[in-house]
Amino acid sequence: MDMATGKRESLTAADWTEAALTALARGGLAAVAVEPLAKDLGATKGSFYWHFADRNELLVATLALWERRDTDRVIGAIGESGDATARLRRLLRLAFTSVPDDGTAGAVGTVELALQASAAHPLVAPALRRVTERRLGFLTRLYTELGLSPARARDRGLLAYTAFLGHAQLAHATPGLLPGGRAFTTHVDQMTETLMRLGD
Amino acid sequence: MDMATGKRESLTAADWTEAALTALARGGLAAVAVEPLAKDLGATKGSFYWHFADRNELLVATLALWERRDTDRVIGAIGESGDATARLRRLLRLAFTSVPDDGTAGAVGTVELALQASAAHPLVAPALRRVTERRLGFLTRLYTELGLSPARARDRGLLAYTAFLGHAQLAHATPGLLPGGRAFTTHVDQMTETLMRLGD
DNA sequence: GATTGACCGTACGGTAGCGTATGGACATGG
DNA sequence: CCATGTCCATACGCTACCGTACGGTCAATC
Repeated sequence: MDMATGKRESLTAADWTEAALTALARGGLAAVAVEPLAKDLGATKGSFYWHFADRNELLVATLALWERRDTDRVIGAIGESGDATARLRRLLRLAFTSVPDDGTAGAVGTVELALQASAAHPLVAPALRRVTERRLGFLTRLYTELGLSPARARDRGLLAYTAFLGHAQLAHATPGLLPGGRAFTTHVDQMTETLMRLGD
Repeated sequence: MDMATGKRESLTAADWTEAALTALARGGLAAVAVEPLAKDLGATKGSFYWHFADRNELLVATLALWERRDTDRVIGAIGESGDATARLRRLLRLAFTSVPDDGTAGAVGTVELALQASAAHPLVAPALRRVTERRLGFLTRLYTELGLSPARARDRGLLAYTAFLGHAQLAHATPGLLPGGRAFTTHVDQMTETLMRLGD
């Protein structure tokens, strides 16, 4: 209700949750703090406690938003076109490539890395587990379609996901150790092909 | 000076640092807090601020202790016996196997995982980088001894270290998703052999 | 046996964050 | 025009932690 000025409408719970997810990705669980978020949003705690009972309720909503986003992203990014080989290769390349956060904050894996230190938190643990399980299931299914037995498919999925996690951690915690530019692409290619190879 | 009772001697800076490293592994950077540590040690802040100027000084000492321990562990665990193939296989198997922290707190990778969320911290970043670089260098050297070119050796080292990090993260954040017992050994074996294979 | 220095406890002020209480602005419908 | 519900700011108390001030203890030493 003020189109002239750049001022703001009423805040919604979704606004708070969105800001919380951003903060979570950036600074971990501790960064999901009411008062700092209020400052970010140009409001005060008074607003927050109107929309949420307490901080825990915000955490729940934030983790739920993350799960939802994550699911949409995974199923949407790959689609159904192509055979299992093509889809798997596309998935791996995309996952490895979109890991480095070059400012644009759209990087994949940021949240799980930020949550790593709080993996034992009663609200975090189940969310983390569900997301991991879902991704792992997705990978396993692809390997199954490639003709592997359930057990071996699960194992290959595990290996692929392990590589993804490690790659993300390396990229985030010690950028500069990963090769850059052309060499980065080569490295991603090699990892991808190694993970695609079904030998043995 | 009291051998009868279980009471304590004077605390040393090393005692504080030791306790801080334990807390760091368990709860991340935020857990390295003076007052809680004092409680753990059965002392008060009065003691702490005698041995240290401030919390940062403790952080520096703790990270340094971690680096030193880590170096000793890596070079000590593998030794020089056997050819490069044997040493590399031993290293990988040991790293993957000693990841799950079955209570005994001796698990590998706990600290870097706990530091993950604080990877941008001005004191943490350089320490993390040095440790990673050193481990990576060690792996790269082994691959070089196996006959790979420097560039390819570095790439293989990167892949191996990536797998280690991801494996550690998976084991720590979502235990129960990794196979257990016999299947765990199989999985470790497979990862190891995949990383050993030099083909292409 | 007085003195000194290492070591530590207690008490204090300061900050950051959580949660509560309360009142006010503002729109909307009667 | 007033009444009600929505949305929010302000002000407060509480806890956890950092860092400082200061006093006390105890062993070694002269």
